[in-house]
Amino acid sequence: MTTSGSGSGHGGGTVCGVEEIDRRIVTLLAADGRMSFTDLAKETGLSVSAVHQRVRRLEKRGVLRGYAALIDYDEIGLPLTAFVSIKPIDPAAADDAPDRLRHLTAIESCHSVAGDESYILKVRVASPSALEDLLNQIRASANVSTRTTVVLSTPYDYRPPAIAP
Amino acid sequence: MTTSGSGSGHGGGTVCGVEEIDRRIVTLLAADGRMSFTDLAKETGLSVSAVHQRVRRLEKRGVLRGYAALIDYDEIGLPLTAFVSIKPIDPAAADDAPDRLRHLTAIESCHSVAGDESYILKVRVASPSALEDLLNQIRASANVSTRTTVVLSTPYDYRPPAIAP
DNA sequence: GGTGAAAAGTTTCGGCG
DNA sequence: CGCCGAAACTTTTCACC
Repeated sequence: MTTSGSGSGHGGGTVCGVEEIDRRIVTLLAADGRMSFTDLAKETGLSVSAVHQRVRRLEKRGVLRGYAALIDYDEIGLPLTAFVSIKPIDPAAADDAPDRLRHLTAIESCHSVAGDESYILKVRVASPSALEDLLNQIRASANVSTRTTVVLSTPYDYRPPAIAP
Repeated sequence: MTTSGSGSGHGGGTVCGVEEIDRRIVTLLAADGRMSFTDLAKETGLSVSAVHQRVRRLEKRGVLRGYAALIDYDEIGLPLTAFVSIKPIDPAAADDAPDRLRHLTAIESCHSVAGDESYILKVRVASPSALEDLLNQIRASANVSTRTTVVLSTPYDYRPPAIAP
């Protein structure tokens, strides 16, 4: 029983890559990556197994790319965050900078951007001198110049996308 | 039996805010936010209940701030990412910009930064015209000027911190 | 998509080092 | 004080409708 009575078969407006109810699952998990399948089922009006099946499919399709704990970097000895914009020294250089920098684990993210510079990196380090070391490694590894913007504080971060209606 | 034989009572080098084994738990969860307590126990050599106890303590202390699913924004209809640097129009303005912008759910993060501008925002929108709308809302809500850098592609993002040894 | 039972997971508890 | 091991409970998986 359970009075779910949703019944709707397969319909739903697939306004973008993902169907309505899938979008809801994705946004719920974005807000709480450990939400149980039971709660997900309650929120969506589907059965637990139906939700489970959808989550697996979303993971397989790459819509759900993984799960992460959000951590306080101060507490794990990496209290200094910075954005590092990079520009190739040789403008003709093949742009494999991301691959050449991947080994530097202090780099949390790498975005290719429009504008004066080629990439924006977000980095996490222990101290100003660790940042200096890192910048030298970045310049040496990718033959680039760097421009660094130090983060003073982070009012908010990793906010999930707005919940689907 | 299980040959664990750790035995060490309370020792361990607390090189920063968090103890050695706690750091390991945190970095493991940062890399896989849904890792089970059973697996965490295997990786750390602790029992399941000991790990559970530590995770709860880390959550309470705020070292583990939450959990999130990593999602493909293209697939949920938000394919356009940008960095928006903002600067107050009135340099004497009280800096409550983060609070004044919090209601804009397209803003994923807000960092206070050193340098020419005051804050760097990361935003996710559906289209260039949605970006235009958002920028107008940002300017109106916080009385700031904006400088926008559009993200073309993201070679990598949300990489976890290097695993503790 | 749904169901129900088996397998695996999590949480709590009393006792040990 | 923190860790262990086992019981009680919940979640997740699997075969079938």
